[in-house]
Amino acid sequence: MMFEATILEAENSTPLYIQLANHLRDHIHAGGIRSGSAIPSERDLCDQVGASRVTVRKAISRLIAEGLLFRKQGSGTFVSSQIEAPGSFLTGFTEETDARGESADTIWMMKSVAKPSEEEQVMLELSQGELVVRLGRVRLASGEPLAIEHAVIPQSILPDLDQLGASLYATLELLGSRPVTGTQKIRASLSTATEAALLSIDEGTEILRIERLTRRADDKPVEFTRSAYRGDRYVFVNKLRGPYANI
Amino acid sequence: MMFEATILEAENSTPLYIQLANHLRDHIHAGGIRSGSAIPSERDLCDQVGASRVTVRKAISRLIAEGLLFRKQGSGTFVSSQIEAPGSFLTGFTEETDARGESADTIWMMKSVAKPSEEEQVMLELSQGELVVRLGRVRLASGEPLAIEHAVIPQSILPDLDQLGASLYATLELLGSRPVTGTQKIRASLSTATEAALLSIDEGTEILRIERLTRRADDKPVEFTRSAYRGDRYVFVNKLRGPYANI
DNA sequence: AAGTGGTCTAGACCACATA
DNA sequence: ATGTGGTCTAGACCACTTC
Repeated sequence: MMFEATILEAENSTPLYIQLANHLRDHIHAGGIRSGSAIPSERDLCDQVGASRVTVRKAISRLIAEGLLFRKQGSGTFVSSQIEAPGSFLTGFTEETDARGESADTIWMMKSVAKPSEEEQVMLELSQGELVVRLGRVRLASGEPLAIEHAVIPQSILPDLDQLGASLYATLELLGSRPVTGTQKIRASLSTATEAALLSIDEGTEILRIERLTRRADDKPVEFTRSAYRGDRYVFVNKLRGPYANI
Repeated sequence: MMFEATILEAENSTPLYIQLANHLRDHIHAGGIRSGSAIPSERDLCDQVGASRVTVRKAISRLIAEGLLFRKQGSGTFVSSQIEAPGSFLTGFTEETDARGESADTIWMMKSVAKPSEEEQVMLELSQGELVVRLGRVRLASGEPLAIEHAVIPQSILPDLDQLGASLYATLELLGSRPVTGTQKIRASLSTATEAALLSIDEGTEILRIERLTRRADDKPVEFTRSAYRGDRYVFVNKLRGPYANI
C-alpha cells in the first residue's frame, strides 16, 4: 500500500488523525489489505502521509478501538480477522436489525410530553418540574413483532417532538446529545397478558427485559429505555472490549 | 491537590503514564477530590510530577477509559459522579459477586481434559486433534445456587490443570493469555429438569442463558463459556462505552 | 543487525470556556 | 484576557520480534 501526501488536508477542520484513520479504514474495507496482513509500519506511514508518528499512532489507535486492527509489539500492526460489523456502538434497534440483514419497522403507541414518574425523575436526574418525552413503540423485524420499547428522554434534550426522525440516536447526535456511555440491566422473565398481545405470543412465554440508561460525555442522562424482547426469537449480542484496548 | 515530583520513578519498569494514572486513581478514591470537582490542569500536573504533557494526557485518558474522569474542553477534567465499581472488565463470576457485596462459592462438577465437540472446535479455532480443558461449576452467591457454568479452554492455553487457582481469569492473566475482547450472546429461556435440580428451582422457570467467547490481544480464542442463571435472582448488568471515549 | 511497536520529551498553535 | 483541553511536530531511546 502507498498513500500520497495529498490525502491529508491541513486546511480541513477535521483533525489529521481522524482523516488518516478514515483513509486507512476505507482502504482496508475496499480490500486493499487482507485480514491478518500487516499495514505499513508507523514510520512508513509518517513518510507517506507527511505526519508525525504521534499522529499516525493516534489514527491507528482509533481503528484498534473499533476492532479493525491490532498491534503486535516488535512485529507490526495487522488487520483483524473479524467478520463482524465495524465499530458502531450503543446501537439502537434500527441499526442492530439492519446489521442482521432484517428489515426494521415501528408501530408507534405513544409519542408525548408528560410528567415523569418518581423513578424516572431519579434515573434521569431531573430538576423539579422538568418534563419528559415518552416514546412507546412496538418494534418489528422482518415484519414480525420482536420487542416493545418504552423510552423516556428529558424534554430539555429533545424539546421539539417534530425533530424526531426515524432513528432516535441519529436525532440525539444532531442535537449534540449523543450518548457515549451507559448502563444496561438484562434479565429473563415471563410475558404479561398485555405484552403477549402486542408481541403475538402466549402469556407466560419467556421474555428478555432490557433496561438502559445512557449518558452524554458530560455525564448528563440522555435516555432511559425499558424493552421487552421475545425470548424465543431474540438473542442479545454484546461485544466486550477491555478499557485499555487503545491507550 | 499537589503531587511531588518523587512519586514517579523513572527506574521503575512500569511506564510513567501508568504510574501517574495509578497515583491519580488512588488519590481520588482516597477522597482527595470530590465527584464533580476538577483535577489539576494538564500543565499543572506536568510541573508537579515532572512529566511531559503527552504523558500526563495518556494517564488521564486511561482513567477516562475506566470511567473515573471526563474532560470538558476549555473548562477542565473532572471526576465522574458514578458510584459504580472502577474499571474492571471482562469480569468473572467471582469478581462480579464480590462487587455486589455477596460471597461467592463454587461447587465443582467437572475439571478434565477432553476431546472438543465439533462446535467447540470451530468456536475456539482449534487445530486437528487439539484437546480442551472442561470446567463445570455450580456458582453460589450468598450460599444459594445462582448459576451453572461450563467453560471450555484450549489445552495449549491451560496445559496444567493444577495451575488453575480460584479465579480462571487470574490464572489466564498469569499465563499471558488475558482475554481482552469477546462476544456474548444472552437470551431468555426456560430451565430444563437437570438445571432446575442443580439450581433448586422448578422446572420451566425463567433462565438467563449467556454464551461467551473471549480472545487475547492477538485474537486467539481463550475461553468459550455457557452459563445458565436463575432468572428470578440474577440481573445481568452491562456497562456501555463508545469506542472513542479516550482517543 | 534491522525493523517494529512502546514510551517519552519540550516545545507549538488552535478552539473553547469563563470571567 | 486567561486558562483549559485538542491537536501536532521532530526528534529520542527502549523492548521486542525476526532474520
